[in-house]
Amino acid sequence: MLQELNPLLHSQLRLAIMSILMNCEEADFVYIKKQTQATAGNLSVQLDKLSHAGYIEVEKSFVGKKTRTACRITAEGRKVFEDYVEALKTYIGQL
Amino acid sequence: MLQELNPLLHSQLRLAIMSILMNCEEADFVYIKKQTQATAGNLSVQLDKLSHAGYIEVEKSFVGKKTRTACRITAEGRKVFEDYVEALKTYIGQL
DNA sequence: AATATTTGGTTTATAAAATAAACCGATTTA
DNA sequence: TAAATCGGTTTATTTTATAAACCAAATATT
Repeated sequence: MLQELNPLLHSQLRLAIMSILMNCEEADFVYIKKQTQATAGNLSVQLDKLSHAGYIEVEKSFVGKKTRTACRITAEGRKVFEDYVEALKTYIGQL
Repeated sequence: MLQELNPLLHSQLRLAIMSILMNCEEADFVYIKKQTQATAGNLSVQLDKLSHAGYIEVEKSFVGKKTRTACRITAEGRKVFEDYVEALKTYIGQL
């Protein structure tokens, strides 16, 4: 009946990150920070969790002299996000 | 863009409780426990939180010699649940 | 040129939340 | 009569989320 909600996705900030990455090729730290209004520390921690889980890929590079942290969702990330949405439907039904 | 997710609802167990109560007149402790697979302690704590927030009403009574804890969702509970669902849609698109 | 300030983060400490374990009184059951 | 079960609550522990402190490099200010 009620399905499990992947606890790694069931967090406002991580869900926001995943939601953003579901809808674009890639997004960098600064952009995600602005969109989510998260503090840098919190964002850094949550990006780590998602990347260690294999749900996103994080790529650090330089643009001119500045560092840039780009994030992309992985195939597995896409799948677990979709699974999460399906699971959620068991809670919020046909509303 | 991304809306806040009411933190009192954004918890698997509390969401499950609310989901159950959205779909029936009332449900008692034992029934909710069975449906959610929660431990009694955890359920007790989460029911308290929801009732202190005014999202549910909890009524203790006796059936024969046994206690019975019945729960019902309140009008406010219904509203915040619906708001929560709307907010969720900003993360997961249209359900 | 030296000094602030900002940028783009990470690491660590703290607050809050979820969960489990221990407990309790009443009721059955053996 | 003792032991187990029912229907919970309270308290302790673990986990999680969040913020605060920090850092190196770059840029702006005096």
